[in-house]
Amino acid sequence: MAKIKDVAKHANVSVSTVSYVLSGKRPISQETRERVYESIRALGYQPHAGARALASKRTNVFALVMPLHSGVYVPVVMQFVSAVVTRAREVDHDVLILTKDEGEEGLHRVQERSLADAMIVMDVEMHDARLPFLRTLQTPTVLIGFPEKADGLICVDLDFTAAGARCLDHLADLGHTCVGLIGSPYVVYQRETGFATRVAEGVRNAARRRNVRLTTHPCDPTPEGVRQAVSDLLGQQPGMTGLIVHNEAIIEPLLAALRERGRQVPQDISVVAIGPADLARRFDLTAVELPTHEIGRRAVDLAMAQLAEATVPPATLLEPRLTVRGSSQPRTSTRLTGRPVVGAALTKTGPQPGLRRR
Amino acid sequence: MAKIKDVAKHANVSVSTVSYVLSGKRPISQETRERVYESIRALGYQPHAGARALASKRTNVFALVMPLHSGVYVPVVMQFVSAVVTRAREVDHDVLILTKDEGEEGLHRVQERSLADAMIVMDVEMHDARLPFLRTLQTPTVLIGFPEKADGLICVDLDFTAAGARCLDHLADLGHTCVGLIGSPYVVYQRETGFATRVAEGVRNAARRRNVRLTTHPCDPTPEGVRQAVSDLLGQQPGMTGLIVHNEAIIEPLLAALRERGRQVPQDISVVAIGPADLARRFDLTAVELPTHEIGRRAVDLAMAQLAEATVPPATLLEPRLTVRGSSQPRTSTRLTGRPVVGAALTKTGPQPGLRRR
DNA sequence: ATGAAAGCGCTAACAC
DNA sequence: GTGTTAGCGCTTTCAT
Repeated sequence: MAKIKDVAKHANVSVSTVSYVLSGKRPISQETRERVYESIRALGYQPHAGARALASKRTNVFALVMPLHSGVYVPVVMQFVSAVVTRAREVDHDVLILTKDEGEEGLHRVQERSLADAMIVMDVEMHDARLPFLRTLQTPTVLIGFPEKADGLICVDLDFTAAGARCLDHLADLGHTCVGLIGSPYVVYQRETGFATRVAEGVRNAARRRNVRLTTHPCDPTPEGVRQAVSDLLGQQPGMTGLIVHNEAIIEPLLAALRERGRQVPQDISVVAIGPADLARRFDLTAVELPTHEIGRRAVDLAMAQLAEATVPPATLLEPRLTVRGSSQPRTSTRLTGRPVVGAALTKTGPQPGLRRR
Repeated sequence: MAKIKDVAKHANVSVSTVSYVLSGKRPISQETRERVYESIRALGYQPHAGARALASKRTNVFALVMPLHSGVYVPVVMQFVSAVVTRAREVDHDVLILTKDEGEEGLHRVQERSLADAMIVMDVEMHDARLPFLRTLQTPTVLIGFPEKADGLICVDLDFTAAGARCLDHLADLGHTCVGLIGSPYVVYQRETGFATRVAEGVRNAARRRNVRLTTHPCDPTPEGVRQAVSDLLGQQPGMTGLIVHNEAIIEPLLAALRERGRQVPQDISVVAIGPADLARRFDLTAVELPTHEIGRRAVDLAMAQLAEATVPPATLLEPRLTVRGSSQPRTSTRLTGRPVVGAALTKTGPQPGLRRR
């Protein structure tokens, strides 16, 4: 394995020159720089990570805490991981993973052993037990998610409150006046995961503002849970013509359950989702998409900014973007019951050529 | 941050003594050892990872290459990750993640920068393009999966060939003589992912041996794909009474499709799955379970063994274990058609109290 | 059973 | 614009 000394010899310069060529921390003449790069390539040189960390106090590694417990929707977690790793590599960093259940100890170890330059913590809950500890960390930290009290912490997330409002506004704009919200499993609310609570809040406020009748239901990710939720919603509000779904795991069974109950989407009922883009696309759903890639990227950038001593905004709330697809349409004329209205509307709004599908 | 020098001072010993207490590489008197541990705790000392790596040539880090491309069933990937991380922590190692699409470059970087002591590579394909490169790696490496030619490589996986055979034997033992195999999406076979090919092979051989009529179908993870596969299978073999499913993503729609076609499980058709335990349990399926936890654990242990200079077996094939649940039963008396046989059989084999369900 | 001290391979003063 | 060299915090000879 080539060392910096070998490169220096090969390029006929000193080791510091090689080091400075690599770090760019002092001007090097075009000529020597090229010569050095040439030698680096020739020898396949890569700096020893440990030595570098020891000398520079930088590991070029991020620690990423990921949740593994049930209740989280795994594909989304993976999207975050993927986004963080990808961005990290773009800025020449690697990613060390910790599982959430290592708890504070994992974070502590990473800090004390200088295993990473910064931490990125996923799945932060409203009243996360780790918050006090996170505030005491010396290592720069970025939270993906938003606790109730975020003071002293750097957070990034989709603005779920705005997302909820955006969904309801979309339906209200289309003339819907009676809307249901199907949310996360009950346990998620109990854990007070930020996004679930916030979406509900955003939807509720918007409903009040827009004078829309609203009913809300948590929903377990099982066929029974879905049927239950649909029954409840339609039972309480037979005239409901709009539905907001914030639960990735139940999109498919939900659509099936509606079909079973004789409600066609979007003719009888308009559906708006909050979730990952691929799901929304697959089911042709109007949706506020969870920008996992953007969030992961921002998290890395916020970490880098802290490492660069820049002043970083404590809160980064990404504005929701709603993409209109085939699952929502203006409210049709019927009023009192759910009897399907067929005909023109159906023809007009069925799957059309040119619609994006996965 | 406390350093080894601080600990030494605090315990009134030399730094080398502290180091040896930690590594156990030379005998230390009970007394001083306790004193040193006391100081370590008092100061919250943790050795600096970089310094340690530099001096000892050990990072206490594993690199884990994970796939992110479509076609892999994400929850299973996560189970592997979880298993590897958990086991790694048990032997005081951390895990650095690389994505598969970093390719050889990522592995090369990890090796040259001395970022990790060993690599664990998931999702290895039959004719994986990385194989030649993997063979040249100096860093100890363990593959999760099994390429066609595994010489010079350390691999661990479920014995998928045996698993396929085990499933068919189970059905044959129950008297089924006409069986279908629903496998992975077509693209997976094209990629020649090891497990897909091997299961098919194992099932095919066993069918020949047991004199069972067999038809095989790849299956895309879409409702249409499933319906297509079921139609094909039942169409080609109307008397089919057994089904082997090796495709996590389609279990649910498959069961639904069978129901739609009027085939009850297990009365009309016995279903055996190969897949993660939680899925099998959720649908009460007789199954050969994918021992993700065990595989991840073994991968780590194989890596550790290599680091300890032990001679390790090049191939570790985990024996399939079949768990019988409610989805399979002896073939009933009917012969020619799929007309359901109800009555005694139904009562006897429907969900019973005491059946494990998720 | 314990200490002293020579590196490990790099970065970043400090020189010029 | 480039070179020299003192550390960074450990591990591990070599001594005793």
